[in-house]
Amino acid sequence: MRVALGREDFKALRIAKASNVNLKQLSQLLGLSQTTVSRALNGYPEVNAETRERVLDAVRRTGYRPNRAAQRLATGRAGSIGLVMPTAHGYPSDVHFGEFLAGLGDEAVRHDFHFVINPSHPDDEEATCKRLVASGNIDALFIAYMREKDPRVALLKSLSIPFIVHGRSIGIPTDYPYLDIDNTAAFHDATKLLVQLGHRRIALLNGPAHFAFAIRRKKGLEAALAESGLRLDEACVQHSPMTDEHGFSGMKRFLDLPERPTAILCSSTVLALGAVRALNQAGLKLGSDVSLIAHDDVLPMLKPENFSVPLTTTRSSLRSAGSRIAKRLIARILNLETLPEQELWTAELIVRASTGPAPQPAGRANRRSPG
Amino acid sequence: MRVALGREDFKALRIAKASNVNLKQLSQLLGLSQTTVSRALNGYPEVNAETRERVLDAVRRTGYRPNRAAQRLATGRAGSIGLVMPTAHGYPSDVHFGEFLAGLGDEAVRHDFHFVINPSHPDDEEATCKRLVASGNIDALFIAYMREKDPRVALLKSLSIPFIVHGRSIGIPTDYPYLDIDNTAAFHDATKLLVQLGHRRIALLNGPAHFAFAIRRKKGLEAALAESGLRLDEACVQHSPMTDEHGFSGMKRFLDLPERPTAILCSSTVLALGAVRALNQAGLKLGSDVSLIAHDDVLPMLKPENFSVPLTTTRSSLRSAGSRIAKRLIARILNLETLPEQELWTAELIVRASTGPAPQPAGRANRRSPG
DNA sequence: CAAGTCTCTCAAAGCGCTTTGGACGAAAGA
DNA sequence: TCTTTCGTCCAAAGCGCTTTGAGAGACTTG
Repeated sequence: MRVALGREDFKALRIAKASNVNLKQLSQLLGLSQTTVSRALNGYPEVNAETRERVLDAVRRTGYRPNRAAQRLATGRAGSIGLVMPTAHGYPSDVHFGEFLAGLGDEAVRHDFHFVINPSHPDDEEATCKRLVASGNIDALFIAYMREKDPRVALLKSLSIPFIVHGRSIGIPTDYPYLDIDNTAAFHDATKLLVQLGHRRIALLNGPAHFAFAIRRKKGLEAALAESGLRLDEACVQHSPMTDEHGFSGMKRFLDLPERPTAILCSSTVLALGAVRALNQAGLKLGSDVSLIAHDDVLPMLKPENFSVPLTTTRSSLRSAGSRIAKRLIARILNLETLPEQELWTAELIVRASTGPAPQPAGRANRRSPG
Repeated sequence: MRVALGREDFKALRIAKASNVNLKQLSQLLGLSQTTVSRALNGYPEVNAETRERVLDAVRRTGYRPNRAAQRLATGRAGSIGLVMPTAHGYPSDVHFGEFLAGLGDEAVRHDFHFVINPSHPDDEEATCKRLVASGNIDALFIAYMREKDPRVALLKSLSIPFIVHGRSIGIPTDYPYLDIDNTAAFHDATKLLVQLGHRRIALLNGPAHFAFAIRRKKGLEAALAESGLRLDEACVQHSPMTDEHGFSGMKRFLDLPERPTAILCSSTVLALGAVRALNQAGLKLGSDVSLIAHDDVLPMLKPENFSVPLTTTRSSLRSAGSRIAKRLIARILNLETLPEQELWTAELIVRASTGPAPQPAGRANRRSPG
């Protein structure tokens, strides 16, 4: 029975508007059952198109918003995703984490999803994951900072909870859902550019050696060198947290080497910051005396184009990654269209002023040294 | 009727352990009503001490954890706190935000509280707050990045939702709950130290001018100068986002001034990063040619003691602030002991190597210039 | 000794939603 | 014409917790 809204109803409507309507009131207002209204809202097929329109219209007018707690209880879905945030003292990932989170949040808020943020010592992440899942109030988990043969992957599989990995482990089958950038290719291409510019001795300021991304980046560098018959000198490699200070000291060490590298690869613009500082201090000119390519996570606080000499970078937005991961995670939870399980993004190689031809060894202009 | 646990019960117990016990099962196991068990767990007085002990023991053995969604529904409390994260493109607060969030999360996870993180353009924060509150699934809100006469305070008051402000506005009554550090005092004391060291011309690399903290820091500087009969030259002040790049360019500008300042106050170690770079580039020695004091939020990625010349700082941990705010917010929601509504923390002035006596004007050693 | 007080416990009524298992006509097939 | 099948809709049973209102004993009190 369909009835036009009378004066009484409008009064109810106004009250409802003030004090948050619930499903019952809404259905009474419409002269429908809660079932039908609920179905209309959740896109079930067994409801008349016209009825659905009426419902949607009433929702707009009353400002009805389903109570998330009730939904969660009824569906058994927690409506929130877990986040393990590695934050030991001195742990350098905060900058990157904040940016990533912004992306996650952007997407999550659109679906009314919440976060359970669990800070944890990096060495304790496994236990934290377990605890988080056991708590029962997340229905998906996100993990990052993958290491070689990372035990968390197996753990999460065994816990049978939807999860997505940012990055990829190494040395275990990659049959889990991930989003990663092609670090190998990125650093391979960057190296190739440097080699094309005549650089023969290239150094690497990398992240901590136990992280998969760091391993891959080094591999990319080595592969590209090998293609030109060159080898990576281990003295030209530094693994360290990606802070300004490590960038500075690392670069300084490189410059003190008997055979000084002519080009540097940096795993982060934060590292590059320190590296450039060391370069300036040594009186070397970026882009001519020394070339540098950094990986750019697109941190708003540190733009490569704003460096005194704009930096050539391999770019991939951390924030977009966060947003994408949230989208996939939520789709997974809601059983919507199945998005691809595994994604490998390509970083863009953007050339700016920090790269240039290798300086010619004095007195031997334009000739390659023999042997 | 109190019954010892029989074989059947232990079987039930084992099953329960595997598949998450609920209150009903737990109460059956104990031969008590759900009411009593619930009360025992929530610390109500009308339950026998011995009974409570029995309940607690069973909880330990079964690993019972109340279903948060059900609790939320029954109590009407959302069990989560809202976070408006300002993240416009180029907005520089990420570093600080991440660190702060770690503190928040630390405390929140202890009480099973969730977050609703709502990224928002800084200029749109008011609307975002409104939307967040209206969504009905937060029961407290946290806001930061206070501006002069910030309209959000009045807004939140009118929305009658518990909230805490990180920082304090200026120009409106401070009768709302906040946690702030005494920025005026911090920069006053820092300035005083510099003046005692003989510095007469002091510059300020500050955060954006519309932020209350920036206004207060400038005020502190001016007050301390005034006490010694000195004035702040507006040419020696820069308001800008707190990025490395702005630190660099700002310092460069200062150094180009006809009357160059002998000391610099920095609102962030990130600014100091760029400032120090400019100093090095100009061939000036930090701590002797120029003194510098930075405010240190205790970011793990950027420690003042690790700078090539360790930085004198005014220190106050952002992370502790986050943790404290979460604690107060949660106490507020749960109506626990009433923690103080307003807190003003004092920043510590920690002297390291970046401060030293003012360089003597050439040819007039140890004498003050007349007039 | 009846009446009042405590102390401890319980049954049952929600909280606001989803979802199961029909019900009731109307259209379609036998 | 009588069954089937749809297409729409509904009543009611949860989801797992908190909380109200009361009851059964045990203990005081007048």
